[in-house]
Amino acid sequence: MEQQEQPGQPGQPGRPGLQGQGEWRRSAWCGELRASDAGREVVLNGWVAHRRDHGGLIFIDLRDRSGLVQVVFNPQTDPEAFRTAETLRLEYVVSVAGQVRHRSPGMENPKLPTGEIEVAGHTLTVLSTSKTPPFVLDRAPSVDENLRLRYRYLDLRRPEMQRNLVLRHRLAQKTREFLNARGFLEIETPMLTRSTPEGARDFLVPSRLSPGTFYALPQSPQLFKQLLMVSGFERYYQIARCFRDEDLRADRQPEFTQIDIEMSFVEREDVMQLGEELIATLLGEVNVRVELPLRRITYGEAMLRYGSDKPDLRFGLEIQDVSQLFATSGFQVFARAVASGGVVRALVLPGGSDLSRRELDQLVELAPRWGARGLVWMLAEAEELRSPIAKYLGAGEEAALRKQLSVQPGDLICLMAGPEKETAIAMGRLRLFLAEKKNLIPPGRWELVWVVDFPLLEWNEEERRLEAVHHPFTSPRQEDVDLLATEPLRVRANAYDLVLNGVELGGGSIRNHRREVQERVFEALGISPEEARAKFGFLLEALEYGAPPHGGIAFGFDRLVMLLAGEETIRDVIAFPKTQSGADPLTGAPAAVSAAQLGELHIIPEVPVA
RNA sequence: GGAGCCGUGGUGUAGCGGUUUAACACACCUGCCUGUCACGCAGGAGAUCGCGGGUUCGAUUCCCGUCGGCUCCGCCA
Repeated sequence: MEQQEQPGQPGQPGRPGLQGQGEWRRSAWCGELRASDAGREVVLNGWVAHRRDHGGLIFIDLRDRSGLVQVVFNPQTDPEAFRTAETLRLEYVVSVAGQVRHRSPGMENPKLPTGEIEVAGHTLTVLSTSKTPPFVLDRAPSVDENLRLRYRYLDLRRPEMQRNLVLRHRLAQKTREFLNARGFLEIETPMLTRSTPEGARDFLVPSRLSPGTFYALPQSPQLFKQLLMVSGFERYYQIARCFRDEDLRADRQPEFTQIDIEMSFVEREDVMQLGEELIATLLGEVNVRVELPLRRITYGEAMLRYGSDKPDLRFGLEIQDVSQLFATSGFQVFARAVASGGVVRALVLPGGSDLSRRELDQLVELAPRWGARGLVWMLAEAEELRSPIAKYLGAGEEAALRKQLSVQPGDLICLMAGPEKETAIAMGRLRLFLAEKKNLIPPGRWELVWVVDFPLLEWNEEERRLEAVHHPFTSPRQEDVDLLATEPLRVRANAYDLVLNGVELGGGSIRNHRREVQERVFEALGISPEEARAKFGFLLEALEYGAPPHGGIAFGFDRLVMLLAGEETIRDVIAFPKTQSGADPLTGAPAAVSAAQLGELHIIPEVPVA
């Protein structure tokens, strides 16, 4: 790979390139030729993207990873090359030797960066032919995604996909550059590790050497990076592959990548500062400028005002609490909700009275799907509030509501009542729904926010126990430690999430580096010392051998690339992603294996195998 | 585990409140064309309408099931 030119380094002298027939080695990149290259003799390598055969003149758009350039073949000047050009088809791989020249006036193509010039092809070598592609590469975005994945190597030839993966590469390199400059060490951790309880479902790998036992693929390098802190590496990072066997979504794949960071002798502020500087640097790669420090919002405030722990701050539509106002209301549904410890929440859609009756009914219909008990709407007119529940409200109540919510005539008010958390979440979903429906999200906005002061623990109704909101190694805030035994749900975590445009980009925490605090957390979680030892014994033990205070953060790399690439699914920024059912149409994974293979692994199949 | 949407030549779609030669565009093949750039013109080939079952004289069309894809809920420490 010695003397070939690299994209991004125009002007490098390539090999001479034209010495004798059969010389096909590249001396220039298609997409980088400009008017200033006119007169140059070049050798191009690439794929036939388009061909326009005029009978007496053939145009080829030649594509390599740098872009497109037009090549012309003229039978008068280069009869042999012309005859070969007649045989070209889409996606043939060719080498062209020719001369760069200005196009005649009026013949320039302003749509192409290379549109001022073209290459007069003198010598043409077909390096590889191609079957007719199963889809037209130009139109791939509208092609069935299953087909794109089955022929992913063709899909990836498209400039959009190349651009995405180039961006991904640049962001990864920028991340390394940023962290290297700050004294971080890139250290790999095992992919074959031990299954630990809590968290997502593990992918398991059977052990051949120890019948009946299994490795697990890591859900994250969490425990290892903490051990590396105990080891004294002080600053670690890894662009780490993680595995979680849960159902897929547009932004969730069973294997994904995170930027994983851990630091010793730091407090919350240190990690947050580093984290936001990193993200600001990466956003800078796509020319998005971010003002630091980033704003912060507490978990409680986020849930109240936005109904989400990952609030989208690109638009307003804030939720307001009107519980007090309805505590003594004539509308019994709301009054009872408040009396039983619940809340009433309101959201004002300015000018929302233009919604049709049908659209209002749709809101009411959707509310239960968002987890609400119901939804009440009110249309603000000049004098009164028009609403199905208007007759239950006193005039004073109406006035108070209008005043507290600063309602203007023509506004729509939406109300929900019920237990605090589910009402908040339902209002949050309503908020997003209305924002999308009314196009309230301005394009080109980048709203980053830290969410802090998460509760350390939450109640899992299904399992009838407390569980960690982040993970069991997150430390409680110092001032809340004593609440662990008495009011565990009020304990705030030393944790922080970074949210971009309503997408959770990453999160982290300061860990428990003292065994006794860790044990108190386990106690609150209802994990006995024996159980803790059995499951996390190696970490607890490590904490007894001089563990420094430490903490870290991890960012979802795929999601970050997706947002910066302007894509709507992380599949478009992953070279070989899986479908929603976890399959790879290209390789056919997952697939059956032979009985012999299973036998070696001491596995008895429940279903017949090949 | 659940809900919704989709499945018609290679690709993207149309069609059908039951009987048609299943239409259009792109791609493909042949011919013509020296300035196109999603080239153009003329002609051609190409579809058991995802699969299975049901209703019917007759199903691509209606019904049920199933498979696959996508979106979402649950799930994702």
